[in-house]
Amino acid sequence: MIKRLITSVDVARHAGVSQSAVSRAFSSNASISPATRAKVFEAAAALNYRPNRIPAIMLSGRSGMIGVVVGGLSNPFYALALEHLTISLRDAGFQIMLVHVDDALTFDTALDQLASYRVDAVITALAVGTRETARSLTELNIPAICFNSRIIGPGISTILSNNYASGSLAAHIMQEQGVARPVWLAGPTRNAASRERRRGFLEAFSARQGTGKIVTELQGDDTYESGFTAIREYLRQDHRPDGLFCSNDLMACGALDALRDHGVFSCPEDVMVIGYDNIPQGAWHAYQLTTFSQNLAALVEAATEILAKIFSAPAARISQRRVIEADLIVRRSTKRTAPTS
Amino acid sequence: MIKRLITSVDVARHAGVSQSAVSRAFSSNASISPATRAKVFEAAAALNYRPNRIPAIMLSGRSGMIGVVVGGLSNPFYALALEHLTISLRDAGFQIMLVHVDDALTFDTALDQLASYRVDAVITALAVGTRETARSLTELNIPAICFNSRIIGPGISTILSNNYASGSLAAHIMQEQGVARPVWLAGPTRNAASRERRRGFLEAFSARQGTGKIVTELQGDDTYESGFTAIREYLRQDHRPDGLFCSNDLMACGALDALRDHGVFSCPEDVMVIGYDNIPQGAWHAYQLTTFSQNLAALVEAATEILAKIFSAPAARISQRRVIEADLIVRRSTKRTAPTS
DNA sequence: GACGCGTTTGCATAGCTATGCAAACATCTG
DNA sequence: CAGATGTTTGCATAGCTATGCAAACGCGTC
Repeated sequence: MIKRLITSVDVARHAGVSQSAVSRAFSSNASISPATRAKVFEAAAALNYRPNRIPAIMLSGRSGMIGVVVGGLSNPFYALALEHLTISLRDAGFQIMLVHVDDALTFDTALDQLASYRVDAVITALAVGTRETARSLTELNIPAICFNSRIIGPGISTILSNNYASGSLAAHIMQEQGVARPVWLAGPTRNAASRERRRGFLEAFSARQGTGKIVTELQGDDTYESGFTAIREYLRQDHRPDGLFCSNDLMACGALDALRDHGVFSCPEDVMVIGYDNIPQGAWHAYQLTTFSQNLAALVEAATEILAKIFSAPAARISQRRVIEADLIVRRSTKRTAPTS
Repeated sequence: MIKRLITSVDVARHAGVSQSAVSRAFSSNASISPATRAKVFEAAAALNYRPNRIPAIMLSGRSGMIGVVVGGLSNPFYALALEHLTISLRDAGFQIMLVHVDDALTFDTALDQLASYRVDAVITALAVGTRETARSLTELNIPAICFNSRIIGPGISTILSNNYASGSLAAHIMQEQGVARPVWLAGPTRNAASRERRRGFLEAFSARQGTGKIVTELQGDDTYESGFTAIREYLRQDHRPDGLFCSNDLMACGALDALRDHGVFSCPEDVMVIGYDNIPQGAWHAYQLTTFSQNLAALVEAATEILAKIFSAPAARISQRRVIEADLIVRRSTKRTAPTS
């Protein structure tokens, strides 16, 4: 704490070389003789010296840190996304400054904090993205990459999963299996990805069946509990859905449990269920949920590619847009054993 | 990027004041007149200036960053722990530098990286803690706090859940309900917390029943899959356990699914299951798992308290040790409806 | 207006490393 | 051995803000 940390000057003195030599010893492609480097390393080990990146930040203007803004790690999908991102950024040589945004901390404040530490870029993995968010990000003047959020602006790149197409595909699968009473279980309305999935699902149904409104829409908030109660209440009202598309897997798991608890229906015989995200829990034997896999490896790879482009470009405000196809993972929840006519 | 960022000097010039005035305007308890501050803020807004914390780090020796080392965010417990920690540290005014440790990145390398950014402290939330880990942390010379890891050393503090007591309690509950063929499903042997839970469980059983070995021990690795296969194989060998204590909830969920799939047994009528961690999935209707809740709020509060102590002490190497009691959460998986004699 | 006191402002500097440049050194060639 | 070429080393400095100190200022009192 108070006791001053060992500096390169201390090491230099101890090794009988100049401070520059110490600096060069720790930089990989610097002009320094093996002998000197050895002497420096020895002295460094003796003094327990650790290189200090802070001054280098000031000189180079690069901090090597990427600000990552997250919300809701209680959703396993986001937790896994963060894990992938952390590993990938680390392998690319970046450090991660993590900020959690919730009611107590506005997005703006989070960005201010990240900016004051001079992060080289900001990556947001938030379900919601408002117009305000976009404005803040643009003003920030730091390159930004947004996952699953339709934020557009100079210096802002976006990586999306193909939500609309997935919604359509879910509808087609249900139509093939003769689903007549489809239900859409929505996430929060602020969630742009959820809105797109809905649009794909609904439009595919009305295209086939005419303009009449066929799909019942229920409202959830992306949590397990909301999925459970939404479906429980719906069943209590003696509704008999035969196809359920949920905006995410957590709600789909809740829905499956509500179906099981209700007892009258069973999945997949009477009702098929499709989710979104491919969280590990969906693969658990109690659920065996058919779902769309957001290819995390691909999403994260796209992010690192954009980062590379950002840092190779001189001063341009890169603004890429990548769409990653989601893969359908078929499991038991859509394996109709006997068709209900 | 290349274009230089706005500095306090730029703002000073634009506002017609000195650079010191700009600095003081952004520091809350500094001697500056409201009028000057207003002028500075106006100029700062016009130029889109953001204060720069990097030089302050050099001057004060405090970075305001806490290094957080995690592994396995695929376990919801660790994901939630990280979320709590992130919020708590942020509220305490710290930034978080997140590092993920796995096979590709050794703990030592992670610590080196954190040290080079001069984090004020390191918090590890890893299941495993070896002697090597302890040595690295001690040599690091940065205050450290370890969750659920029996690492001891100067400057290293530990926050543990009372694993031994919980193991005992699990055994007592089973004994009260007349469990005769208890099974322990272990986590990885490197997991110290798992070893303690086992010890409590086994010792409580042998204390009551004499010295004979009553508890069957199965080996898992803290994942859902390992719990599932361990129990499936055990049942396939025609074993008939009536009490199962799992080292964590993920394995317990897997075990419950294996029981359900097998079909002969049912929980809780024939076999009771107890887990550890209280992950949200354990509360899902498909599982309704009785478990020990590691009070995350309390764990994290303890961490911030220790941090406060560390930073208030002048140069002492604080070495605290806190044990947080785990609360038993009783759910259906232990609600024996008809006693099996 | 002179004086005193509290407030505000600017000056100058510290904090630590990376790097351009020039000097010193090593190595090789004819 | 002179000279040329390549390598290694040290010097000096830049990078940006917070803060101690002294100067300047504002205000009230006699």
